[in-house]
Amino acid sequence: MDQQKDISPLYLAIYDVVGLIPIGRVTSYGAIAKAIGSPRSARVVGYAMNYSHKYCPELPAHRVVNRVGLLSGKNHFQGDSMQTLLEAEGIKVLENQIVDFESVFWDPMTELAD
DNA sequence: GAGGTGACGACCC
DNA sequence: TGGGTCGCCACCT
Repeated sequence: MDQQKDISPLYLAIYDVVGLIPIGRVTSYGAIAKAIGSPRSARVVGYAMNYSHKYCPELPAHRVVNRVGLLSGKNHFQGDSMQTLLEAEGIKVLENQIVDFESVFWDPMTELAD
């Protein structure tokens, strides 16, 4: 929104993709990085998620996990845990890891290309 | 202005 | 097949 004017275009692209993640689905940092044209910038995507708490607190960052479906950023969440938010959307989480990850995985490139 | 850090990913041994 | 190491890109101190 208006507060996003100070964010770099790269971050806006990341937030845009994250905002497109449908409820009950998740994606990975690498998938987002690839979707924005920087497949090697997966770490930047993770950093953008941490930054999103300040610019886009409503951003569904909890739907973004690492390549293996592990809640890498769970420790960075405040208040409700990442797992609680995911389970509220019907996503099963066990030991900080998404159950049946490939079934709930959402590929942004597939949606954007389609 | 330079160095270190980080919610990752892929490659090498 | 599994574990360990290096690389990337942007922000913070």
